[in-house]
Order: sequence, then C-alpha cells, then structure tokens
Amino acid sequence: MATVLYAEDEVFLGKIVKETLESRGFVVRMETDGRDVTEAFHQLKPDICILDIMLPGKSGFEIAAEIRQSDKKVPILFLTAKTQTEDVVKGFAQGGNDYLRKPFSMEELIVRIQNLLQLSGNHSTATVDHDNIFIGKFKFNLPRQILLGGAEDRKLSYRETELLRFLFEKRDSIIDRRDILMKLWGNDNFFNSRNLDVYITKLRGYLREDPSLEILTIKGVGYRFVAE
Amino acid sequence: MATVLYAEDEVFLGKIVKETLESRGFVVRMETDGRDVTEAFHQLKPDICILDIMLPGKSGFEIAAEIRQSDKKVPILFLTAKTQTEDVVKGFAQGGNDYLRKPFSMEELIVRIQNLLQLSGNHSTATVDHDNIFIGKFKFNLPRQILLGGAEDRKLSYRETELLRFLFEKRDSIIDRRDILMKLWGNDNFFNSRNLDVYITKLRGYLREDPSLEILTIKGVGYRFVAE
DNA sequence: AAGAACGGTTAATTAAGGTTAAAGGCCCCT
DNA sequence: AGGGGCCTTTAACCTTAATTAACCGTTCTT
Repeated sequence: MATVLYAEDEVFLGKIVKETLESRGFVVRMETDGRDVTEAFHQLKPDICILDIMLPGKSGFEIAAEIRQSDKKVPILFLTAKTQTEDVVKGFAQGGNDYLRKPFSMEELIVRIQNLLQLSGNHSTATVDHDNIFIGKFKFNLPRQILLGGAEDRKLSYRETELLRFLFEKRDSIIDRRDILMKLWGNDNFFNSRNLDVYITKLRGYLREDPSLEILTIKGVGYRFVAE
Repeated sequence: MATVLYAEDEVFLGKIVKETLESRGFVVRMETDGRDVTEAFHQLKPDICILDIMLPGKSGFEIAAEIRQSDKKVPILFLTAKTQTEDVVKGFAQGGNDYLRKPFSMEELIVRIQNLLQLSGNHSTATVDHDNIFIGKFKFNLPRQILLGGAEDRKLSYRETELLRFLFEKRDSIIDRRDILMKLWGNDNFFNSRNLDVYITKLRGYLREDPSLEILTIKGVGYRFVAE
C-alpha cells in the first residue's frame, strides 16, 4: 500500500497518528527533526508527505520547498496549530496540496490522504471500491456496465445500468416510480412509465439467478429492491 | 481563465464570493437552488465546482454524486457551516476533493481553488509526458500520430488522432456525441454523425489488442472511454 | 363480484449506431 | 497532366437498444 513520510515533533501525538495510519495499511516513516526530513524523502520516495509546520531545525514550509525542487507531483499535506489564513496561503504557495488545522480527527486526515493519493494518480489506496457494486452473488462493474458472477457475464445497456444502480442505491426502501422516471428519463409521462415496466422486467430476468434478490412492486407507489 | 460553478443559497455571502472570484479573473456562475445545479453543470462544463452542502431542493452531496456519474475528474470543493467530521468523510466519499468550513477567508478559498485546478491539470502528468499519452498497453505519440506497443506500430490519420486524444482526455466520463462532432468537425449534421461512427469503429479495431480498453456506447447520448 | 386501474410480459416498431465497402478528394510524384 | 496512394466522406446493409403497442393477470374499490 501507500508509503507516508510524516514530519512531526510532538512525539505523543505523532505516535498516535503513526499507529492509526499503520492500522489502516499505510507504511509510515516519522521524522521529528526538520533537518532530517528532506534526506528521508529521497531515501524513502514516499507516495505522500505530511508535514507539521513548526518543527525544530527547519520549518515544514522550507521542507516543502526543498522537496518541490526535485519532485513536482508528490502530494504534500501541511498539518499545523496555526490558524491564520496567511499560513494556509503560504502553505499552498510552497507547493502544498492540502492544509489541515490541529486539532483534527484521524478520520478526516485519512480521507484527505486518500483523496490526495487518488488525485495524484496513485490507485493503490482502494479501501473503497469505486468501480463495482456487489449485489447478492453478482458483482456489477459500473464503468464497464458489465454484470459478473452469473452463469455468464452480461453487458447491460445504459438504461439498464442506470436503473440497476438507482435501485441498488435505494435498496431496502420504497422507491417512488416518479423518482425513477424523473431520474432516468427526466419526465414521467405515460409512455416512459410503461418503458420503466419493460426495464424492470429485464432486470428481474437478469437477477433471477440469485433468489435472494427481488424487485418488489409496491402497487400505486413504486418498487422496493431487497437484497439478502 | 477558469470557469467556476458555485452553488450557494445565502445570497449575501454568495455575492461577495462571486465578485471576489471574478475580480481574480474567474468566470463564475452562481446557482441558489440545488435542483438547478446539475443542469447548469452540463450546460456550463465548468473547470471546478464549489458546492454548499445545505441547499434548498437538493443537497451538495446529492449534486456531487450526480456530477460524478458523468464526470469523474472535475474538482469538487464542498463549502459548509457543518463542522462534524462525518460530514467531511461523507463529502469525500461522494467524490469531493476538498472541504472548507464556514466561515472561511477568501484568500484560503482562492488558494484551494487554484490548488485543485492545478492538481486536476497535473493529473494527466502521470499518464502523459510532453509528446506521448499512455493508453493501456499502448503509447501514443502525438506529434507523429503513431500508436506504439501493439503487435506492430500503426500510423493514425489526423481524425483518428484527434478523436483518440479527445476520448482519452475525457476518459471515464460520459462524452456527448455532439461535443465530439463540434470539436472535430465543427458541426453536428447527419453525415458527420455517421462519420464519427466510422472512426469509432476504426479506433475500436486498433485498441482491440488491449482488452482493458473499451469504448462504450451510451445510446442516444455518446460514448464513454474506459481504460483500466 | 365486477370494473377499473395498475403493472407484467412479450412482441412489434423505430431509432441509433456498427460495420464494411465504395466513392470522392487531395497531394505528391513523375 | 495523369496516376497512385491515402484519408475522408458517403452509402448500404446489419445489429442492438429504446420505445411503443397489445394483451394479460393481479389487486384495489365499491
């Protein structure tokens, strides 16, 4: 998984952050002296840098400037107790890509790290699967519109895909017919309404292979998609 | 300069933000009703979206999810009075790329916008160098219009090149047929439309050597180029 | 229980796009 | 100027998706 270079002089806080990140699968190298960070960077070649601003020896800003001399794209996230706007501005000016004020929650730090890694094109974070949804025995790959896990793989059309996705997103709750019509067709006239019926029949056909899946009709209202 | 789509229901604040951004050279479109934002997005095709979470009609989260269905890479920045960590986490989960708490300073908003624009521009640096784009197993040399990495090197014609480049730039998002036609042919009449079909067939043929590449048809809308 | 509304299902129709081939241009070459 | 080669455009025919239609069964209503 991803490697993190973490510069932090508050040992107590640092330890907590390091261990939490490690528990989420990151490899973490922590430095407490600003003078050591740039060298550690070149040695480690991390996927992301988290720099406290106030460090003994060398500030996070200076470190960022040094890193940026040789690496233009590794994401840098500043971490600091300072709340002044000019620090944020300066942080970005030095080539930082995010700026988080202390105190912060670990959850927020983690999502911001994952976001930066994704933006920088590093796809190794994959805690969540953006491309697939898991429906009963099936795995449905959204970008390719392909339903896997049945007797044979099945390519779905655009409308089938959008409908299945919508049902899945709202599974276990009652979905108003009109909401579906508005979402997929942009209006709810009579013909589109019958159109929806046709697509529901198609999806039922596809999903019949897994009996734990069912699209229930709520007459006069809409549908409820139950999974499991 | 860059175009900004800004969803904000507090008219007073919104006006200040809009004018400040405009004074910095941004083109800003502001929407106050959540229901209008997605449509404005498709019309405007902005470089970045700034979404307040709490909006009348539709929340910023819902809007982000809708935008992400058709555009995977436009940067989204959430703006909100909420300070709960779970909102931040949810914001990123919906495909947001930054999250700024109110009250914020205009300077901070501006640097964060600029940062996101740069990141989203740089995003291509991972798969692009000065002269080449890397598509699956292929390397496509733009100035020489030559597709390398297959069984044999293949020279592409001008239109083939432009189409492939355009699909690649917008990969993972739904691309409107008309946008392609306007960009390559300058109009979208019937014949050019059939012409596009022909070129799509050609590219599919060339790219068939790498099964991880696929040009999906979104019937009645356009295409989506997926590259694993 | 009968009628009406609603939705299910299947088939027919229309429209969009895929594929392949032929026709038209353009440039270069001699 | 004439011919060859390469793109591009047009055309013809085919496949698939989306829509509309027809007919049927179920469930609510009264």
